[in-house]
Amino acid sequence: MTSNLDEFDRKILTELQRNADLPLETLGQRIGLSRNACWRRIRSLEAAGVIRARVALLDPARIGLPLTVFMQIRAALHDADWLDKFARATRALPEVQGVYRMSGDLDYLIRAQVADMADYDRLYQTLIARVPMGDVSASFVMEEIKHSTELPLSRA
Amino acid sequence: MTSNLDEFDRKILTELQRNADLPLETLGQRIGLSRNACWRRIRSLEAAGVIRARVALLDPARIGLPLTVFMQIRAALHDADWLDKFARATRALPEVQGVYRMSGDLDYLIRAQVADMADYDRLYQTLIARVPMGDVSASFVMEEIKHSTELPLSRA
DNA sequence: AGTGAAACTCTGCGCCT
DNA sequence: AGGCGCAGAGTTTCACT
Repeated sequence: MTSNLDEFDRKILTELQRNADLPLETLGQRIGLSRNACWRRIRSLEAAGVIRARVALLDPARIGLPLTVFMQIRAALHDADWLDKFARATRALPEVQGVYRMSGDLDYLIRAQVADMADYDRLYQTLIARVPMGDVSASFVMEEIKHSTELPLSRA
Repeated sequence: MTSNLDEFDRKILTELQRNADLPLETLGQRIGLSRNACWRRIRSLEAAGVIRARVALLDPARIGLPLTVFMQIRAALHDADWLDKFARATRALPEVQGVYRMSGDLDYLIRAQVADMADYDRLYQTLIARVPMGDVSASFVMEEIKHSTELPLSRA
């Protein structure tokens, strides 16, 4: 499912991951291609699904969600129905940024953005009310050393 | 540090988090404001740092990085100098998406996007070569149930 | 504060190399 | 394939409410 990207595609994607508002003219000059060539490449990268979306990234602290929490969850039951329920429940919770099924087949990891401890507790209560949980433990982020949506495009 | 956002700001941010390419005209109609009012609000939200950036989100699998790995790290030493070294090293590694200092003051969590196990091992080797690590354990993501950059704006 | 219109920039697509 | 250019869309500024 890996698309074949050449040097130009990689340069375009590198720039667009940093700033999606870059005018085609500027982008073209920066990577050594005409606006038009850039435009056509971007179109096909979007069509191929390499570029999934262009979005605005917000500062969690400035919208009242300064606390990042990771929850480690052990499934109550190990069947497809439980996973489906769990997936639906977490997808429906907007403060949940990521949900991952980890190696081991029984452990799940959730990353969520909340206002404070009380807000975390609300999230926790909501979650356990909707899906039976085997075991839940939470770790709170004291300091965000790095956080990026930029992916490297050296090889590909 | 929380900005005061009204109903309109919240609607604008909700839309822009989903699609930053939305024309001002459409955005205005959708939330019940003129293009111009929207534009000025967006400008001040950017100036206030609420909107941090507008970026293109890529599909990791399509650029050859289908494997997500979480690394749990215990610091070798517990001092400011070690943390500084660790922060610099991880920030310089482009496959590292997030680095978090967790409650407990000795544990760090890294999220990285790699090509495969061999690629992970390269990352691991690079990291331990640059910073002395107390203990490192890795968990691999088998299934990404949810992954979003969208933050909720109900209260704020 | 928000609105409307005008000026300007950028993009999207055709055509040519 | 890449580059040029125009028509239309989108953005920014201005004057007014």
